Amino acid sequence: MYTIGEISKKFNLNISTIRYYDKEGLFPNIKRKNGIRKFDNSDVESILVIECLKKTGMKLKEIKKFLDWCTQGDSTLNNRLKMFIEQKNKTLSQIDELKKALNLINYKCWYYEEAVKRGSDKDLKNIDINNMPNEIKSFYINWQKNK
Amino acid sequence: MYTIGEISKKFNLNISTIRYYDKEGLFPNIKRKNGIRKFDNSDVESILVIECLKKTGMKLKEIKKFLDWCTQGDSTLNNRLKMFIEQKNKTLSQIDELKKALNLINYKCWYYEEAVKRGSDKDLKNIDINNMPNEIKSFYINWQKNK
DNA sequence: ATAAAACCTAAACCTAAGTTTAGGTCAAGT
DNA sequence: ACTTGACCTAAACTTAGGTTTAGGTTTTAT
Repeated sequence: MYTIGEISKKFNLNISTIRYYDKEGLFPNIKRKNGIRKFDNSDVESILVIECLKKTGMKLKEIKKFLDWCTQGDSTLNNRLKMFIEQKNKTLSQIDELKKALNLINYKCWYYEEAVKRGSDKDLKNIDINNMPNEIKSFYINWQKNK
Repeated sequence: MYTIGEISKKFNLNISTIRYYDKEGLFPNIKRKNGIRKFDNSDVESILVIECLKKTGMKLKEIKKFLDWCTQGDSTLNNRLKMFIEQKNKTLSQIDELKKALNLINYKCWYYEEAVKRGSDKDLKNIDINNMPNEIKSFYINWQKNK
């Protein structure tokens, strides 16, 4: 059993954030002693799940829905499975989007490294694509199509 | 030269969002004719960059800083390079975090598929880890360490 | 027994990134 | 010339996810 201060340190979360999560219903079965919260293993498990799902862009309301389903027993197993399959797909496409964004960023890194070397990017704007490294070149050709 | 309505369709952005970006200074050199915005190729380029960097979690203020540097000429080349190198690292760690989150999600998918098959997750809570698929098993062992 | 540290609530406040509303102006087709 | 659709601004409103503040308990250490 942990106090809110211990949890705060353990997971490096602001105390007010933990209280806010509680207010939003993210610890459906948390215990109290004289009004003071006592976090047990299942509450710690909730925090780990919250932290993880938040990273994938899941809203606190959705996460609460899952945690509530967990306390409601076997009748909600299908809902829970469906939720995780959806979140898996969302996360896969996020990774994909980030990789695409990374291509632009890598291009810009190459561009500004060259520009800094030359002291200017004037000549770089009309550079022959055959003077670009291969990955940069193929990104550049694709990028031009958006316009 | 495009109107705001054309840009809105082309990039599937709400018109108010584009006006908001303009208000925030994200089209530093946009032209107007009788008060009406005319988007040229460089404004289109800005939109592509904005969309891309936003996905990596960059704030509009940071993006504006970059766009402003672009209009200020060669003296800001170093700043721009530094910004993209930082953003590259941030994006790489975001991808990493998402992959970690995906491990939990894959575990949960496995867990609830099993549970749905069995009609209950009671027995699953004490399952022998040797009955888990290998990837699931290695995630599970690691996950237990957080507690 | 008492002071300090850690806990509590309710409510106000904050920020980013928009969206909505109200009241107007401009441009294109008939 | 006139109507309609597309454009304009300023300002209020919205949402999520907190953070801060003010005023009050509880626990812990001396």
